[in-house]
Amino acid sequence: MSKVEAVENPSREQLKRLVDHALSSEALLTIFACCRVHYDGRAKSELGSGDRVIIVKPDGSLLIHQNRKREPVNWQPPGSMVRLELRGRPVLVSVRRKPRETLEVELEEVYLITVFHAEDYEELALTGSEAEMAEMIFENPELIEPGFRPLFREKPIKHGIVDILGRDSCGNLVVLELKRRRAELHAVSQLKRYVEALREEHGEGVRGILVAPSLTSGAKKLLKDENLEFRKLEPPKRSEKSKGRQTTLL
Amino acid sequence: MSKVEAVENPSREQLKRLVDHALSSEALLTIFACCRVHYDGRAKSELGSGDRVIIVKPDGSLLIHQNRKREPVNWQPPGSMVRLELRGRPVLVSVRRKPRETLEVELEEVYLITVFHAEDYEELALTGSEAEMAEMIFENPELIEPGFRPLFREKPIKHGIVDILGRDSCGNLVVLELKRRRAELHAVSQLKRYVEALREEHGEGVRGILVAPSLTSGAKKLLKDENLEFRKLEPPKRSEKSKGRQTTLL
DNA sequence: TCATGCATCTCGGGA
DNA sequence: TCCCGAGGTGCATGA
Repeated sequence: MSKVEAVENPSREQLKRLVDHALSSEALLTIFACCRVHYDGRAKSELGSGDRVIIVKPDGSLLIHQNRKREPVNWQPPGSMVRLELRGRPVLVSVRRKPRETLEVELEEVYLITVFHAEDYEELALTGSEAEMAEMIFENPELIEPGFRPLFREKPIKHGIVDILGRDSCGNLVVLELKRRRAELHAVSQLKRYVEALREEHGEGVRGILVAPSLTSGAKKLLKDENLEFRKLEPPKRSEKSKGRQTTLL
Repeated sequence: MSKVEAVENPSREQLKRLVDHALSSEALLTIFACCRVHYDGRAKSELGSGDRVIIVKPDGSLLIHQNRKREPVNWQPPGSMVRLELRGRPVLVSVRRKPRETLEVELEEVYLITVFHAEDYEELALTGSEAEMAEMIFENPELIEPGFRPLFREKPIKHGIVDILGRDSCGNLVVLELKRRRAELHAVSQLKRYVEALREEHGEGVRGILVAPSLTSGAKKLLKDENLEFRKLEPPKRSEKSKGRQTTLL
């Protein structure tokens, strides 16, 4: 059997048959069509007639792409239930429960429909994440400062979850907030929330350090006003992404 | 001319010709293929061999979709430059400048390639946004409390930008932080940042109110600890989305 | 260009 | 399930 079945300008019957076939066989369905879209759920939207690419994945995800931008103009997340209804026009209906959301795609003209029996057993291996910054700091605490000892990772405290909690050489509690990219105001607010929660519990000997490759102007100002600290650190790009443990090397 | 051109199992020459045709004619290119993907830029990733749908939009956006999830496994944002190189294998290369990012899609087997001359002049009309909550409050300030007077929208202050700044019947400054959905810790931190910045400037007579349909448990606790307030309010879903001004009605 | 904050954010992890 | 925070977040808006 072929990986892809494609039919140009399908009749209503062909359309119905191919959509049902794709949905029942866990295939990836793609429709190139002129359509209108109606969405109601967490928000509500209308999209007038135009040419779009519609993708329905076997996990229930539904994407509607216009010819611009990275983001779909409309969508439905995984777990949604989709079916093709033959009303006056064929309508692709997708329903999500919890929260209740419905998406209706009025198919005004279908140029091409494809059914793709995609086999894919690979997962993305990504490096340069915040999690890897944390690993690096645990392996090499002096990257923060001499005598720094990291103690907890992702530690829940009163108001939130601290990235890294440790102690400095003077015995102060030290909170690290890590950012893999330039840190913004938001990151400073986060750090401040953690520091204040820990001070309430442990007294004044609590320091907060924002660890990131750089700071925005506003973040720098707020950090200074709040007597919080900054340590410049880039996220590492590991050459071979050893998913599990990795020996300290470097 | 037809809206869609599709070729199954294209030869290298057909592939090259169709890709170049799509890129030069501002068409939407879709490739159903078995491929490997290599990305390096803000982070770095590798994706092993598998069947995916690859979309290249005329604005330079590039999407690679696996058969699960709403998100593309790899992508390139609008403005990227793409070309097909015939090395040992055909490779789709996309480069973005600022920040420098490169994406290479090694095409191991192409099952189908389509070129879609999509015409679309419509934009999404969406209702239920935070912006509409703000409009609603300006039209009906007593939704917050009797005597509330909204004065500024999106007002830059020392550390950030306040959603709505106004005064209550006692002459206190009032900061509103709006959320269109259940408010989390993050929202309370934001509000606290604004309130503290304004207190530093204007003294103690500053109140902070979080306006949202609901609160998470943690947000509620922090709000209480910080003596900030909560007003329950749902974002409105306007029945006719009048894009421009709308007469106060209701 | 940078900075700031929303988003039908999505997604994963933990309790 | 909810809560929390990361993300190659994307994206619009304003300075």
